Amino acid sequence: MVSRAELKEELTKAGIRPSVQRLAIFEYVRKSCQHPTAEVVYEALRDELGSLSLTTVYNTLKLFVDAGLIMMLTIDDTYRCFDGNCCSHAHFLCNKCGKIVDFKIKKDFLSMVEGVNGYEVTDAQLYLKGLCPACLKK
Amino acid sequence: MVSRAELKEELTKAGIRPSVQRLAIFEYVRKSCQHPTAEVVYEALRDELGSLSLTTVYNTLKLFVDAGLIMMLTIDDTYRCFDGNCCSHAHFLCNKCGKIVDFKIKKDFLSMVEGVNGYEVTDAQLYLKGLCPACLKK
DNA sequence: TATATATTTGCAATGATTTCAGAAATGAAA
DNA sequence: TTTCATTTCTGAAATCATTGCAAATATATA
Repeated sequence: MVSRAELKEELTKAGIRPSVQRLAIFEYVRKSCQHPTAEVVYEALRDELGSLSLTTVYNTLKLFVDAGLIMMLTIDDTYRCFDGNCCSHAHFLCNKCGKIVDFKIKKDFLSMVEGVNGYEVTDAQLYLKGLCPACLKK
Repeated sequence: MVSRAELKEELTKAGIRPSVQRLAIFEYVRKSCQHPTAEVVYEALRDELGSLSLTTVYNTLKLFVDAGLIMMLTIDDTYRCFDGNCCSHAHFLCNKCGKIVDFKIKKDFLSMVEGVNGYEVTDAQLYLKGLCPACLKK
């Protein structure tokens, strides 16, 4: 598990001043396995922080995404969610329970795409949808 | 090129009555290589059809997506666009010019995802972002 | 401490998408 | 063809995640 101090340093290294709100939001997204939305982050931290603005959450998350510290997912049509794990991996959304699951993905999966030579790919997202094992049983 | 009659039959087979508006929208999305938004479809067809409501475009596109006749893309954060090609393929979004390009993708690309056994994958989207060759030159 | 700069806040505005209720078109039966 | 029921279309209003903005607060530097 990563310590607060390490997270703090990571922000500083990225040129982002580690304010109380930023550090809390960063920690939450990094440690969550739930791919939270801005709203979820807000609800989770407003009490802990005493006061927190939803605007701050949006701004801060955008700041982190631009700095490459976290990822923004658009796998769900209706809202955006965030992922603290920046290593390239696939996302699976269960159409029934709505849970998002991570999967490791082989490094050379871009070799599966034909004709992408000549293009500079800086970001790749593989979104899978369907039913998870738990929902399949029902 | 697919004829209007064939498109009409495809709608009927899917249990969708081929009204004038539906057929026009279906034809437009199927024949377009531009991955249009609902707004673009609306602007393109309103004159041709004499009258057309943006609501109809939204409803109809949703109808087609639910029937599996077209695909909805969320590669761009700010709006949704539609793709008449339902064969599995990758999408590349140029961060500079905003153009979306299609790429063929090998059938067994799911083999690149580790641990997805036990999950029923009904839909897969591979979104790539970066710079296209034309924008790289500048 | 004073001053400047960076950050947070809350509310209002934005804009794509959806809802809804009525109008128009369509199809079937008489 | 006319009537009636059903489906489809329409336009305005509502929704809701996200953003803009200006004031308030916190932090760093002198």
